[in-house]
Amino acid sequence: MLILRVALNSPLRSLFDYLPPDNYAPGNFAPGQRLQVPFGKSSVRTGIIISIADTTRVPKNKLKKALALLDETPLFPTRHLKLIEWASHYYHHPIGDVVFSSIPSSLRKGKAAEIKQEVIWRLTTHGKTYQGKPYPQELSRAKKQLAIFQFIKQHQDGVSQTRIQNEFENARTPLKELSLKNLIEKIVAAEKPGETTPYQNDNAWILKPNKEQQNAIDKIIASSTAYQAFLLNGITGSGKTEVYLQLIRHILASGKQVLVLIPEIGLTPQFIDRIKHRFGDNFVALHSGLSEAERLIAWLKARDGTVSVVLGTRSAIWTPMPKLGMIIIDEEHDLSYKQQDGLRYSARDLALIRGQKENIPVVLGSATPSMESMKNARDGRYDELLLSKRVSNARLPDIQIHDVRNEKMHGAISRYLLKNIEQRLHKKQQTLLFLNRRGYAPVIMCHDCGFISQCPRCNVYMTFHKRKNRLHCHHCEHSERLLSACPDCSGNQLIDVGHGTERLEETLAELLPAAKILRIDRDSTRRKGSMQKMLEDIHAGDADILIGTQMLAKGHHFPNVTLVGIVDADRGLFSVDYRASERMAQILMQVSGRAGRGESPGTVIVQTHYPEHPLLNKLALHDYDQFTELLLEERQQTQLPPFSFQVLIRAESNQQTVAMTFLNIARTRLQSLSQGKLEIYGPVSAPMEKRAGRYRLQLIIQAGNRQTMKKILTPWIEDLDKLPEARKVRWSVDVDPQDMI
DNA sequence: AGCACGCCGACT
DNA sequence: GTCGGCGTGCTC
Repeated sequence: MLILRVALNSPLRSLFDYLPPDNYAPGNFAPGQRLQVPFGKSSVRTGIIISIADTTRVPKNKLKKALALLDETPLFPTRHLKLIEWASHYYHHPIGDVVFSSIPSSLRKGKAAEIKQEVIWRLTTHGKTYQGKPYPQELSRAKKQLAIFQFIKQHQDGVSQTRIQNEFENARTPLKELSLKNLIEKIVAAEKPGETTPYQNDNAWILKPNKEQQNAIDKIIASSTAYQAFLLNGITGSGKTEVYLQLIRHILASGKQVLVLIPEIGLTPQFIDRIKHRFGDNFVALHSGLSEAERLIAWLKARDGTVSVVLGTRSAIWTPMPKLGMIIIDEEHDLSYKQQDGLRYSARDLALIRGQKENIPVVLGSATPSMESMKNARDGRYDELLLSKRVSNARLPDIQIHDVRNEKMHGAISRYLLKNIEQRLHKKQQTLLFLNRRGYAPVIMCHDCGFISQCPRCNVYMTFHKRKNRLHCHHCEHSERLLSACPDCSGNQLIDVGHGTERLEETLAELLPAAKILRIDRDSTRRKGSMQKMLEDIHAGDADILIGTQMLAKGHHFPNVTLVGIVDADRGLFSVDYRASERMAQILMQVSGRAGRGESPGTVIVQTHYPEHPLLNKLALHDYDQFTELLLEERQQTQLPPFSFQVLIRAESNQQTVAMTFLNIARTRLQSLSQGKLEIYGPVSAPMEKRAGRYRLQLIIQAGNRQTMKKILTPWIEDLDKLPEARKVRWSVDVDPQDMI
């Protein structure tokens, strides 16, 4: 008996067994093909064959017959399906959801996996000779038809439907009408799928690499026939892109494909144009701006090997590529590689797994690598390649750690920083102010001595809940009353750390009424194109002070900015999120590498209550490696990632007790399963306690060993799925969470 | 997730 | 008398 084991486009964890549809030989089926199947009460769904078996545990009367086979050949090779299965297991996410979210949505809906042939319209013989009076009579009252008819008439060989639709809005109906009147007809252009544009071995566009770049290129190329991870650790401006381009050229010359991942913000039209210029038709970009049809075409071209270079953001990691020879991940530390809903995967981590499975090199590039990657390099799992010289020889800016203790503050701005801003105003230079808004509940700090209340049980800072006037630990259940005086120095200036960008903008507008202030954050750039407009304003000099969140740090160069202010370094150093200091450092390094011209590199002023903080001082010396050493030591002592592994279970409900009940049951079950091998924290409310009217709670699970954790969690999560309490909440699993929000 | 079944409230 | 509220259970 031939049984097809099928994953469905649904959040169900199990596979479903079907009998093959009529009129097929057993040899017609293979994993990776899509099927149409009846499911539940009369509904028809798209499924995908995961495996083929000859027995089933499903009783005969329940076993149904699939309706139709949608793909003659599988959507992707078994090797690619293995990556999908791996992700499903690793992230504890239903296989159907993984496989269907990894393919273009038109394929999800069951559409054919082929490049739609272009429809060309031309005049019929009748159309060509047609002379109505008044011309053309039948169309005298149909303005649009007439216009389209005349447009087509101008092109002897016919025009593509795409072109017509670009020219005229809603061209479909008029075209149909004209065709019914036998004035025009469509012909289907014979496209040649599977034809590869030969790679042009053109050296002209390659710059001559310097010694370090050449060394990196040579090393990577030397082991380009097997899996090896490389960490290309190069300061801003050291020419990582040029290294990538040379590597791509090399891999392409050996007839293979390259997958390049870049962060969301980096995939701007300008960047795509630059790559396009170098690789022409041999390249596709996968990004959110594509239409469904375009996305499918790009996906198919990559899958069929008709293009050699695929450039994309996070989701491009799922593109099947038959001749993949290398994966490059630019700015590997970037958070946009982690999906924050549904299947919470990390494209960077998947790239490494994919590299292992395909036995090809993976290149991770960054000026400020993540602690995970730095540890991997230190442990010898990655080969670290340094680029320490700036191509342009530009000087790095001066980073000043400014002590704001006891200084008079104008809101979040110290007198010293304000004075510096005023100086730039006079010189008609721009100032960039950074405010790290991450972390929603503020921390309480003593303005006199810098004391911050810490949880006695965990190594985290407690958050202040204004309503209850209490400090809460978000790691365990500990909470305490906020006293009116500092427990350390008895000072009574307890302040909540944290100003929003909006409040900062308000303060500055009052202090410097003549200055043109531009605020760039998620709120002010929500409208489409407004970011672009703001960037243009900045470059045109239509702004004196730029206030921004990390959005501004990525990928933009501001030559007229000569002063950067890190308004709130303490927020980065003492956040509820232990990763905040890593992020603050990354932003600091990025901006200091980007602001300023060659001649006047500029100044970075870092405001802090902790001027002696060792992490800050390493950064002031532009020493990210030393910073890493210190931070990794800290993480090791506290047994936080990357020295341990975390999984987060989140639950949301509009009744807090419902979410709490679910997580409590979950915890109890896990405790009996784990027998002390896992550490379980919670349930506690998430840092952002309430979102969209729903209470959010979470359970943090930590272990020193990934294998142990996975072994215990897999049956546990399957169990949770069956709990009646689970149906009453929205819950999700986040493996290797990147933030606790 | 869908979808249907099923048992209690305000209405053509 | 019925339309419809969303609780619960199942889907090969």
